[in-house]
Amino acid sequence: MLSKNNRLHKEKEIKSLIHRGQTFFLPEFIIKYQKNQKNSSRFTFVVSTKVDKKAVVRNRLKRQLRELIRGVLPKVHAGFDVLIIAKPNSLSLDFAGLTKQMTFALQKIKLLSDK
RNA sequence: AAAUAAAUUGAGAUGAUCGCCGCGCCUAAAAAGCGGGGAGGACAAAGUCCGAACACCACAGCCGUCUUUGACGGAGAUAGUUGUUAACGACAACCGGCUAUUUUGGUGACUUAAUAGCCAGGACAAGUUGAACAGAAAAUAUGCCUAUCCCGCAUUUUGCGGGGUUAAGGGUGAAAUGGUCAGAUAACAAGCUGACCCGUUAAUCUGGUGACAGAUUAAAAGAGCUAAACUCUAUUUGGUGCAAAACUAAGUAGGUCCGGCAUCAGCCGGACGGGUAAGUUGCUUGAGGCUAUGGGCAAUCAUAGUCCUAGAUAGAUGAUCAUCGUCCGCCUUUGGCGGAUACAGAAUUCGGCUUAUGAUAUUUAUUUGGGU
RNA sequence: UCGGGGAUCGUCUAAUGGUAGGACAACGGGUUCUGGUCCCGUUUAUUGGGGUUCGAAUCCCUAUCCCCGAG
Repeated sequence: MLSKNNRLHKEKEIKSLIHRGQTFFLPEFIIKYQKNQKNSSRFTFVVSTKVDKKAVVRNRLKRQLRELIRGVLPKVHAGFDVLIIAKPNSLSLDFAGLTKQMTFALQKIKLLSDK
C-alpha cells in the first residue's frame, strides 16, 4: 500500500483529472495524468466490475498495481496526479508482465526518470 | 470391493525482503522506535427474499373522504393446529390430504397395513369467470344417433309418416352429473326397489389444549374442476434507513440584496441565507462463542464455568521469492519431473431463507461385481 | 444501503392459459448465359429449477444474467 502522501482520494480532484488530464492507452490499462502543485506524485486506481465480477479478483489486481507503483515510486518525477484504469486484458498477465508494461508506459509519457 | 447420491467433517504450514491499517508503551504533541493485533466458514462477508434491534421523522396509529370515541371507500400482507422465538412468511412436533411401490380382505364397488416422497393446507354448499381439440352434450345437461312400443299407408324382405318411452349403449376427452351386486315391473328399461361401497351435511356422545379422530342417529339437494381466476371470510398494518442520527470547531463555493470604485468587463466591503468539505461519537461485548449439567419428543430453554476474536472510510488485512505439506499423472519408484491446491474479500448489528465450494475421512441409501 | 424494469430462432419483433407466428439472415431448389432481383421450400427459439392447473411463453416461488434510477 502506498503511504497517504502518494494517494489521490478526493473526489473533485479525480473528476477534474478525468476531464482535463492527458491520456495514454495500452491494451492492459488506461493512464490519465496531470500536473499538480504538490511536491509528490499521487496515484489512484480504478478496477470496475467489467474487468471481473468477483471482488476477490478485482482486489488482487488493485493490490498488484499498487505494489508495482510502490516499486517504481523513487524514480517517478514529483508533482503529478495519475489515474490508472485497468482493463480486462490485464488479468491475463502476471506480476512481471504488468511491471514491464507499466514501466514502458511511464517511460513513454516521460514520468519516469532514467536513473 | 467399486461407482453414484446425500449428510457430517474440512478447506495448508514455515521463513526472508519490502509495505499498509488500528491498539498499547514512549512523547507536551507528532515523527521515529518497541510490543502485540489485523478476512470467512453455508449461521456464507453474497443475493437482498422476509423479520428484528437501534436512530430520526410523522403520528394516535396503513391510506383517503366525511357529519371524526365513528361511518364509508380503498391498498398491502398472512392463511391446518399447538408450540419455539426479540420477531417472522422462519423452525419443530402433530393433524389432514395427495402420489408411487408392495401388501390384507372382498364376486365387486372398495378396503387393510407398511415404506418412500410431496403439499402456499381458509371458502367453489354466496355470486361471477374459464375449459382449446375431440365429442350428441362441457355446466341451465339431454336436442341427436341408436334402441323399443303403438297407429296409419304401401309392402316379398321391408320402407315412409305420426305419436309414446328417455333408462341402458354412443368412437371422444384431463374431466361426462356417484358406484357395485342382485331383484321386480315390463314392450325394452332405469335409485324403480333391496343390500352394500364411497362421499357430503347436521345433531349428540367419547377422547384430545387443539387441528382432528372414533361411535351413534337423521337428512337426502349425491353437490364436478378452477380462488398461485375475479371474489368472499378471518387476522393484521406508519415512513425512512448508520450516507440513520448526535456533537465539535471552522465559516469556504455558488446565489440574492445594499454600499463604494470602475467606460464596460469586473473588483472590494457588509448583510441575508445556504449548504460544501473535515473531525469525533454511533462502531463493535453481542437476542456473542465454547464446554458441562438439567428440562423438553423436538425446535429450543435454564443454570454454572470459561473466552474476548478486524473495525477500514475511494476503503487496511498485502506483494515477491524460497522450502515443506496434501492430492493427481508420468518415469529410470530410498527418488525425480510436471500439474493441481476450491468457493470466495468485512462496511451498523443480529435471526431466518436462498444460492457458490476441491481433496481426505466417516455414516446412510442405491446399483454392479465377487465370495460364503 | 435501497428502489424499479427486463430475458422468445443467429438478429429484430408478435402471441385472451389451449398448434410458439412474422420479417431479415443462413441453407437448398427454381428462374437467368452468369450474378442480383423475384418465386418455392427447409433449419433454428420461450434464461435455469420447482410448483398451481387437464394444459404454462403467459399465473406463483426461487436462482442466474442484463439494464435503469436514488442518496
